Amino acid sequence: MAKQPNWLNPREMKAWRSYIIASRRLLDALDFDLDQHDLSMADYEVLALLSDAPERKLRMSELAQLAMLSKSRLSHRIKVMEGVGWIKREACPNDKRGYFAVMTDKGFKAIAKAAPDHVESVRSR
Amino acid sequence: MAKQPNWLNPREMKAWRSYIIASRRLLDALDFDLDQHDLSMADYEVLALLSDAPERKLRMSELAQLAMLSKSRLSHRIKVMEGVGWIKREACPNDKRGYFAVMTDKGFKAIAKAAPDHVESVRSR
DNA sequence: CCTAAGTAGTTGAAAATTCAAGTAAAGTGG
DNA sequence: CCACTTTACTTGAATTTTCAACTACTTAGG
Repeated sequence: MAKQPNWLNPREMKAWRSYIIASRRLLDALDFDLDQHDLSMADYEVLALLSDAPERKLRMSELAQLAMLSKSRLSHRIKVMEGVGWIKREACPNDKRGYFAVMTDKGFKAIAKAAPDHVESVRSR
Repeated sequence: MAKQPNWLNPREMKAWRSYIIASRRLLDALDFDLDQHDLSMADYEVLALLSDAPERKLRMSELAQLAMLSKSRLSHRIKVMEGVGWIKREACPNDKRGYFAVMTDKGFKAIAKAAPDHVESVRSR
């Protein structure tokens, strides 16, 4: 057995691994529940944020920040959510560079359907 | 304002969001540290597991389970790690379907270099 | 004004991940 | 032995995510 670079000691190792495992389990479980409603965590988050926002719309950048997604990722994701009809883009009148992501009724219905289960999952785990 | 589907109440919401944010921050920070050594969390995990294993080798399935990766994902990942020279495959004599993933010296060096920083990060956060 | 620098958002290609088969070898019941 | 189901792993295509530009607009300084 060659020298181990200063490794975590067994106790630390165990603690660390349990944390990792527990949190992955949690996330996986939630993901699984959402899957039944054809939603990913990220998409759920986006919709949830929008449904709480005034007018159900948010600037892309703000949404990206709140949902902890990169601008690029949000942009791509919004494109597909737009395709599904959950979201619409709307130009921002003040800042011509900017856009709002606006949740449609269909989007609201989608999250409204998923929310109870998801909330239940969050509570129980 | 339309009816909200039974949402998390503000207190729960806050708790939940803090947890999400904190854990994402943690993972991101660790990822960032590993990035400096050109490793992802998953790859690190694989190498760490192997370096602890007898002979520094593990059956693919076992490794997948331990690292919490799907077989497919591990398979793909091992292919690139093999390309980089960190790992070699070795046929299993007992079970002709099976393979071992064996860590090479180069692989060991790679993780040995990254480990101190990573361990430090884990401890501190 | 005019220019330089920063901000908002998108894009396309590359890399990673999932998903649905597919292959080959074990194991199992009759 | 012989079908039949399972297990071990790989593969290729589809989807998702990252990465590095790139466009267009805004802001700040002179």
